[in-house]
Amino acid sequence: MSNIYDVAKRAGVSTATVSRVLSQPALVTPDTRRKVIQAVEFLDYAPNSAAKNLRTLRTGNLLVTVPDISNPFFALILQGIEDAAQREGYAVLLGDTQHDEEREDRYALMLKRKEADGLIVLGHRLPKEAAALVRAMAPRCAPVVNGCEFTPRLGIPSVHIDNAKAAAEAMDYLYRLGHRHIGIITGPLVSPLSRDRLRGATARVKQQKAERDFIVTSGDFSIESGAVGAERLLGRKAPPTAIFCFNDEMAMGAVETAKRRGLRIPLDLSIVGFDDIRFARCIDPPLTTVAQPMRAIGEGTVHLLLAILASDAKAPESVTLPHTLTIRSSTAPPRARR
Amino acid sequence: MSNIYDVAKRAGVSTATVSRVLSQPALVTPDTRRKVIQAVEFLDYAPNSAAKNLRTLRTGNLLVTVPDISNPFFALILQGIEDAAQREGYAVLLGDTQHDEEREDRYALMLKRKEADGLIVLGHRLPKEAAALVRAMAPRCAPVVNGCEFTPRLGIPSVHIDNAKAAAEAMDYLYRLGHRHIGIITGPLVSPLSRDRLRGATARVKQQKAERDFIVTSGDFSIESGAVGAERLLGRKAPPTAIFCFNDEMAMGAVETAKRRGLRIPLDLSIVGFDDIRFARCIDPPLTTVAQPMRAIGEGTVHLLLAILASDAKAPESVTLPHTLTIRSSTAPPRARR
DNA sequence: TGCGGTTATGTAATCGGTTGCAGAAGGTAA
DNA sequence: TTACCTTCTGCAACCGATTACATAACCGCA
Repeated sequence: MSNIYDVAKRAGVSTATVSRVLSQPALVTPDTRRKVIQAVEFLDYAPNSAAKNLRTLRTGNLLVTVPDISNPFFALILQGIEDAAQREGYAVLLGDTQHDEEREDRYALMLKRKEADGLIVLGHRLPKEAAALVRAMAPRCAPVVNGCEFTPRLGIPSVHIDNAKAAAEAMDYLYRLGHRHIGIITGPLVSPLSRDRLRGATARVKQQKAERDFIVTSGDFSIESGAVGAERLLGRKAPPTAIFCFNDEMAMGAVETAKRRGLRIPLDLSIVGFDDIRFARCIDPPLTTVAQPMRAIGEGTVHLLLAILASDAKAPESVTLPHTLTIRSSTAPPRARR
Repeated sequence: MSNIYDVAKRAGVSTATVSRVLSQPALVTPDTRRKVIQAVEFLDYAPNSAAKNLRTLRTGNLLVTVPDISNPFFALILQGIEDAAQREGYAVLLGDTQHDEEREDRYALMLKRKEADGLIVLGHRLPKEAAALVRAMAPRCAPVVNGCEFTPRLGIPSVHIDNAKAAAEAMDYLYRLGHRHIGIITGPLVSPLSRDRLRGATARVKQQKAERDFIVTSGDFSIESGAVGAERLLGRKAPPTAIFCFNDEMAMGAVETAKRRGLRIPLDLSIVGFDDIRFARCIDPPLTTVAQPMRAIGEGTVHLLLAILASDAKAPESVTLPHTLTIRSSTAPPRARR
């Protein structure tokens, strides 16, 4: 491969001029510019990015840590991130943490080694190194943002929906249908996102004075854990007539369990999911769910991060995006009101 | 941030020694090593990767271009890639091309700028720059590999299943069930993967002497295109009793169409998918499909690529991984044999 | 005591760009 | 013609690591 010296020699100019032609062409005479461009093309030259990064102290990379890319919810957010990043001239370094704290930490180290200019965290934990960075840069804002989770105490801005409100709306919808016995399958309660949803749902339950007919169990967002959770709920003496799952995959698991137990959906049991992944409408019956704007969340995190990188100002505000309760056919009034 | 000079000064040694402590500790006296490590910890030092990359002429990054991450099939392959890469000490640069040739080219440029040590292409096209690199390095092997598609004429190794054989097996299964009128919804026929499957299926049709009862239509791997394709097939005077879709999402679309038309699956219509994505068993009825080892394909591409990077030898052999026809409940004998 | 051999450390060149500063060239006005 | 300004280009320092080579220190043995 040829380098900038080869190009300079061939064009009969200095490396400085070559560099300018490539990054600030307006500073160079059209004549010189042409000579340089010819040399560049002849030699098939492309500037070495390591050298550029070293000199400019930036990389043009954004590091994204995601708990699990094979989860369609995260995949769509990631797609939004990738798309926005690429539009803004950045590349995406992908870290699939598989919910493993050690891996999260390992990826965050890449920030310290300057392999990326900023970090987008999609999980609920802030890795050690990232937290250290946030502390070290305070009161200035570290190039770290979060997607999905809203956790003011981490001190980093985020893009998310109003999880409490969304959950409350879903509950409200079930109550309006006439349900009273409602079960919930939450995600892992270590994540603020799940806690927010549970808080929103619980508030609505209290308002309805239905605490005694409200059952909560936890899953891990997998289809299997949804199936198991539904088993727990439906095996009770007084089983719920509706189950609200904190993501669509657990809802699919719940549907599976319900069918295996001979329950008809939505006749005998209503099920509500969360996220509205692409497959929510493909299951039978099509799933009622709370839709999140996944791509927009992803794009939002990129813009937040770039805003931080562009200015030395204070942290930009977190962004709350709208959700939509999407009603399909997995919900109906309970069969026998009590 | 502190650099290697700060560390050297604080430890009272030269930068060479610091560098050695960090990368070849055995060369350094335990005493000196301790001093250096203390300084590193005190200063919270991490080596700048741009500088390292510049000097060593490698980056530790693998670039992966994928046509669409929100497709669970690719997401799983990507997960396999990410996992293997990270185990081997590499990071993944993600390029979602959205099937756009221009974007593919743009990402391939990153190779030329040395932003990554190698490229894993998951689509069926070899971007211009990558092709140029392959040509330029011949007869040595360029650090470019392919996943899923097997295209000997591109001259790069790949990891894939035997698509022709897999499709033949699926057809065979339908014929054995007693079907004779069979429709196929292929993926885009520009991709060798689809052509291989079609070739395998067609061979089996000929063997069965059922050419006259065989209908082919094309989709683009989306749910919608599956629905549309099924509409075309089922709208015919003599509609097929079984439809074989070249991926699971189109199969889901086909199921949707069939149901809308009042057909019972598998009683009135059998449907076979391809890939066995996570949601194949969640639809109603659970989908019979050809399972691909997605994670293993991803891991395989990484190992192939690292083999090329490690040796100056000739290209390693392509790898064919096993598939499995996974029979669930979307297939059954046709209702009325003719 | 002196010599060859081994091991630990330092010196300085190097990777390939970018950019502040200086100087040259050309233009305009007095 | 001279003074001054603007525009274009080149020089060379710099970013922060790695590593070939030189040197110093230490060992054992004759």
